Amino acid sequence: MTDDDFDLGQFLPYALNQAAEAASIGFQKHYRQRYGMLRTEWRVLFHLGRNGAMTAKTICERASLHKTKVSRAVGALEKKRFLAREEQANDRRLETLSLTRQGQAVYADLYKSAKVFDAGLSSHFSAQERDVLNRCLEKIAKL
Amino acid sequence: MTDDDFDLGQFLPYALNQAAEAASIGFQKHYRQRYGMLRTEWRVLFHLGRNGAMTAKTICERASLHKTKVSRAVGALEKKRFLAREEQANDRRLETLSLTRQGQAVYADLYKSAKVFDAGLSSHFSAQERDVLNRCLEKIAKL
DNA sequence: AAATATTAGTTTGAAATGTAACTAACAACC
DNA sequence: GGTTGTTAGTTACATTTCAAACTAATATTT
Repeated sequence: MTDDDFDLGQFLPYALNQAAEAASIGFQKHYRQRYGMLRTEWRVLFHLGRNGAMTAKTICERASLHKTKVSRAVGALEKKRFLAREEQANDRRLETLSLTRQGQAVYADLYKSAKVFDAGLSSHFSAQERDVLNRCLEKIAKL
Repeated sequence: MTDDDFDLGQFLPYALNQAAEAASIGFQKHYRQRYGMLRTEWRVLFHLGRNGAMTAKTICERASLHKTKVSRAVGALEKKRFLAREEQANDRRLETLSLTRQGQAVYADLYKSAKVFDAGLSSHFSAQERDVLNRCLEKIAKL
């Protein structure tokens, strides 16, 4: 990038943000309209739906989310009866979180939507582009 | 993506968000620590610094930002004396926004940081990857 | 030219987020 | 076994954002 062609649109933090925003908004309506969920709630639901029961701590680590965010999302999902907590006997600070039957149904539904949505996005790219995109994004996320 | 390998990390809205967040946080300290600016303020500053004087409306369009966000960012930048408004004589609803000398200096400084930061990110990728990334992000942002 | 509709931008109140302090349980040390 | 330190998770407050209502200026319609 030379001095003359610096373009906000090519500046990675900016370009990533614009793309992330656009993609998020597109998917948002699925979990927001249908279930009144927030982005963090959706993420927590997905982690539990995908990987089974785990503690809030583990979700924090896997999703790179701050514990207050997870705490609030868990509270909201519990209120919606999508998730249940169970205190662990050996360490009472820990709670095992798992989806209720209803939560699992919601997960299954959103999971399907996610796949369709992702396929829709992917259809604009070649397999190779898609591959590069995935690898790059993953790398950046880990910086 | 088959049923069995659905991975949140490969789901585009999610992956984009994680990457965008990581990249944003990295660059944030430049404008936040040094100048106490918010992301929207930085964007407005860049648009003005890059393209010269324009109205808030134009910034909204070019940056895909809602007018309330721009309004507040403009207010904040004005308070910091980085930007000045001038009412247009022919249509008094419109204000021409432009950077003050100080604002230009800040822009020049952040511009340099942006280039260095971007180069740092880019160094992890081949020219070809970088190219694919740019095109994909741009395409997604326009969906 | 009076009435209505648009447009640029601001303000306001509600929802969401981030940061830091807090509580409760466990661990380690003396 | 009491003091100190950590850890999991929640609460509280301040900041940020979002959506909708609002103001002031211009455009349009009759």
